[in-house]
Amino acid sequence: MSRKAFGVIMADEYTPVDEVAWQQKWDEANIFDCNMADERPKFYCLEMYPYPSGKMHMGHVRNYSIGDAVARNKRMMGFNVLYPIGFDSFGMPAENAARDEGGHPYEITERNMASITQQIKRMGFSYDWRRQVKSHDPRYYKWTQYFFSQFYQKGLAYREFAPVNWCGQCVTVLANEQVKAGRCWRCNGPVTQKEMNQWFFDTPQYAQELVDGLETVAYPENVKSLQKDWLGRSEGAEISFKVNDSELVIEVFTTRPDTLFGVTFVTLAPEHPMAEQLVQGTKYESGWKALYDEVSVMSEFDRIKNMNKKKGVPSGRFATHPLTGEQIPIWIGNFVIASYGTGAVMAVPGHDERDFDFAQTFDIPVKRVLSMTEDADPLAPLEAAETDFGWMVNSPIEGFDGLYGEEAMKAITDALESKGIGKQTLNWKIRPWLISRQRYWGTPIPIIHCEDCGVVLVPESDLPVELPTDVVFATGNPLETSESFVNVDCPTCGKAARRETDTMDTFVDSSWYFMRYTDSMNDDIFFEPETVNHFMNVDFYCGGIEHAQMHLIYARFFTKALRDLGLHSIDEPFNKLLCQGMVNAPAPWCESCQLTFSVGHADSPCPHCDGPLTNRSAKMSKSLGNTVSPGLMIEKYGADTVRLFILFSANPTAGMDWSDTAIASNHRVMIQMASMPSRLLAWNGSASSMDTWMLGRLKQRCEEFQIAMEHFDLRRAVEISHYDLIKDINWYVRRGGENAQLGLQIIKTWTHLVSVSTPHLAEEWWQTIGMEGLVCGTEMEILAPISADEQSALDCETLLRSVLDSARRIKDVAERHLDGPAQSAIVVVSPTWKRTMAVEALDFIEQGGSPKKFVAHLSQMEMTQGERKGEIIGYWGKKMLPQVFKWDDASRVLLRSELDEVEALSQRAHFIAEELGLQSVQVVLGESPEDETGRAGGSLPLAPAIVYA
RNA sequence: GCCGGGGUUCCCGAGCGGUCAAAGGGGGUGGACUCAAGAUCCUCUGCGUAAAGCUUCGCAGGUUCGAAUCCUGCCCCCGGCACCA
Repeated sequence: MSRKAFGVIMADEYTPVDEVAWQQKWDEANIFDCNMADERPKFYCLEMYPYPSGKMHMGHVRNYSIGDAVARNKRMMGFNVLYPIGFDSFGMPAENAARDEGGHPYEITERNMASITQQIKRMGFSYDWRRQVKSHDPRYYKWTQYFFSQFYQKGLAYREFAPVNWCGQCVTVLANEQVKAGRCWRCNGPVTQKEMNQWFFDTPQYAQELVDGLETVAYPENVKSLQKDWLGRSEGAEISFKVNDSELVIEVFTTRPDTLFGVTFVTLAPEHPMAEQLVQGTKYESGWKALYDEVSVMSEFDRIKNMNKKKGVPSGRFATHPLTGEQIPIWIGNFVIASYGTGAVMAVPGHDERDFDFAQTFDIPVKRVLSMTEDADPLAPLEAAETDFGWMVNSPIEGFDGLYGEEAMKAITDALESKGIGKQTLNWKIRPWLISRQRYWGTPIPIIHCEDCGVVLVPESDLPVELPTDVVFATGNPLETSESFVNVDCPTCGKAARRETDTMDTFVDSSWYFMRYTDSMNDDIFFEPETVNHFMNVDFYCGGIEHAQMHLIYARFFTKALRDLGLHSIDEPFNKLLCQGMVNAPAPWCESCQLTFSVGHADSPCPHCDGPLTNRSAKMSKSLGNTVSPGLMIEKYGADTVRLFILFSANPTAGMDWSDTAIASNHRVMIQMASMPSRLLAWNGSASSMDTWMLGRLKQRCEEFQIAMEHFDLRRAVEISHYDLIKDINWYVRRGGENAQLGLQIIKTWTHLVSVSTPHLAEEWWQTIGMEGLVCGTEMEILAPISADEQSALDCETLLRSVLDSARRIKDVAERHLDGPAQSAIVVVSPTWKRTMAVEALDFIEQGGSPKKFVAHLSQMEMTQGERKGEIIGYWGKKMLPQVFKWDDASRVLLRSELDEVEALSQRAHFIAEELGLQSVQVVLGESPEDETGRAGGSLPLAPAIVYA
């Protein structure tokens, strides 16, 4: 039996579709190549730049299955789709592996890339592989270096001796964003502070634009809020406090200038340069030194954690209050962070909890300068800091008392500005991006240090500065071990000089790869402005939430910075961002300990409490051992089944639970799907009235499919293509349809829908029905809009189905009353006046009439002029009024249409009888002479009463 | 504490003023087919009843002819930020 013989394949057998063969055909036909010259509208679909670990995991599979479905749909809908892939191939894992196991990061990386590439290709994703980008390719990092040079010349990249985060395990520094809860984001090792000469990008320069830009892009709300938190905009004032007996001035930043009169001390961070100056040679110096030594070696995390223990030392010096001239003691405190604001705060214990704590500890006076209610006693003592906005009281200067909130703050800043001792300012939490890494496997920073000329840029013509191979991976920065790399002549003066040995953070590489993709085969330039402007921005960007702050802030910063260098004209790199949900799988769980254990503990008692373990869904992870290998699943079920399962089991943004039974059941769907072409092509009947319905239904499904795709509701799209259409076809057949010609038309259109999520199967279908070429390279023929006839057929069948539904619902009960099986039924269509009333009421309300006032209108109508007036008006209030609003738009159209319910149902009476297992079904108009049931009362338009006998 | 997202019928999950007792899936039920199993198809899955009515969408109120959906207050869960001046 041939491998292509469908229908008799058992569930546990390998999928019959030869997926690899189709992948080869796609490859040979170059159908996924995307070219600038293509005149169709562009669509840029992108997934986050992957790190090339050796194996593809389920998270990758999910990410790419989503992206691929979006790309394939757009391609089929006539877009010129740019859908590239590449590898974020610099980074520490390869270097650590080289250090620990021998070998060279280059070889390790290339080997991993080859292996993961093969696995990705086996899934059949529709990438334009020609455009592949690799961070560690000198053809790529040459331009990364070029951009660094440009930034340097513009002052956007600079070198500074500063305290930085140091990860001892990774033997390198980290950016602020890369420190998570005081630990390294990559290795989770402890992070300490160290002062070093380091390279920075001046990200705060773009802070405002990075906040504003969030309003123009379609990111999930949580990502926007994460980014805003990270950028940390705060408005306030900078105020100068002159230090007594010196020329020194302490600048403080405050968000609450309205509390200025409540300042009873000023506090400096221990690292504040002025702190040492103030105490030098005094009896206070040792106190400061002790605090400094304690605090400066702490990681920022530990430090913030310990801030609740207020520590501080007096400096022995005083400053002058800028408005009142009062003498204010200067303290040095552990709770002030040197790098935030100005590294100094004005302390207002009356209206700030932290300052209140400190004042209590050191017995510093507390002053009330705000009242929380307008007419409160201004002299009421403060039991605790009152931090809300309030009305200014006790102001030593005229004109401030009684001012509130914004107004109060403005009055103070105005007063300061007029005296030149303060100004309104904006402060940001985001700090410059530290890009230096003391590691080998990254883009070398193109700088030469010359004794005479200082810091010198490597001339553009000498780029790229390539990584040397003669390095030793032991401890420290391997680049320093390469004589050939380090020793270089100064490009300016020619004297012997030293190369910079720091390399760049790999997040620099991933900050512009999406622009390189647009022109990645071009080695003359990073990208042609015209090309990048054509393809950017990214229309659909899919990846994990873990990049919500780092990558997504850096990439946005880079895009704006390159734009300002005149290299392109794009403001925001990513228009639509979708963060895919986690992939979970069951893991042992102890209810009483609330702990998850690795799968090794399955079937044994809880290691902590000895209680029984149950299963619970948890993120797939190596440590829990609950991972599922994509490779094995592809081997067992094929790539199409894996894709179908992944797309169908959850919406892209929702968490997804892995289930062995569910993937098996999806595989059965695939097997059933495989037989569809032969099933439909085997029809040998002629045209029938159901054909009109089927064609209308097909058109409806295509529309629904596109709506779902537009909303990235891939679950719904797959449901339409792989579940609903089967049900529709079953209905068509059940109603007697078997038109061979229509069968071909259905399958032709359907193949396109199927190709979005299960492309290999779609090719198989395309071939089976004798179509030319590859369906994945063929635009979908858009069907004509639904015709009036088709609509009416859809409507009649909808009516039929709803009648059948309610008939089935009451059949059991009816049979109980009949004391035996029902033999026949009479369908009593609602009397004409009900439909007239319904339409009249709909018109009335749609024209803005109040439902309450319809009774008056109804009383004027002809139908209420007879003896049934009371009954009819009663019917309106009790039955029709609630129903009027329940009809959807389609039903409203139907009510006003020519549809004759009696006729439509009479034509289908035989089918109804068959479905209900009855000998006969009669359809009558309620209250007409033929209606002997007396049961028309329960009927409604589009919902006849059914009387069993 | 602040910001963002949530709490829906046995479970997962859609809905976000009337088509809502509430899609779809899972699980369960009954039936068709079959020697049987699998697969497939159909029915039912809040109580109730010849279609009524009643209760239900975290809790309590409110707006409306009508609320799962809108407003107010409260409780709980998840994520982020946080002695940030």
